[in-house]
Amino acid sequence: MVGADLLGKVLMVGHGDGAVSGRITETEAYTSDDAASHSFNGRTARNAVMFGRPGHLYVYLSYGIHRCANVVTGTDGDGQAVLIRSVDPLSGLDEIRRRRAGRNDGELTNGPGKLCAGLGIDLADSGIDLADPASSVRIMDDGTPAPDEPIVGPRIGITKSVDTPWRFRAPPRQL
DNA sequence: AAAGAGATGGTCT
DNA sequence: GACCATCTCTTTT
Repeated sequence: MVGADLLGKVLMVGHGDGAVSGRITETEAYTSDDAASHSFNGRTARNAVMFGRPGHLYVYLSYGIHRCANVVTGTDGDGQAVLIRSVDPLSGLDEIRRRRAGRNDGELTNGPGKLCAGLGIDLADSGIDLADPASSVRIMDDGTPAPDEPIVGPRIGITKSVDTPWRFRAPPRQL
């Protein structure tokens, strides 16, 4: 599985009236033989869920401030994950705006730290099963297909394996 | 419009 | 004690 498969899927947080969601528009893949990956140096307490079962959520603290959300993709014991880099708000817009007070609508969830803040994904959510309808965070397929030709490019914000083009973005959405 | 720097804390050496 | 899979604000063209 590669990151491009997640494009177009719906990331949903919470249940009922308080639920918020967004459509995934940009991802990055990380594997265990990739020097830029958290899993590169083997399993540790922090990255343990990356080595767990696929379809689970891996959340880590970035730069001491932000949270970043990943979908574990490798088989059990393999240490692969896909970082969700950007999302288009889909439902619960009022709540998202409230959490991201002072920002333009276009800047609500267009970054890995921003989308976690806007949707309310926290470190405590790490390890949950994204496919379980009872989970507080889950990924759903509403029938929207992944783009035929995702934009592929280099990953962002890393210092190692910079040349590996494992960033995937949905083409600009037409209105 | 673009470029630079500070914030801030867990994790690993 | 250094290193970050980032964001925002401030300063400079």
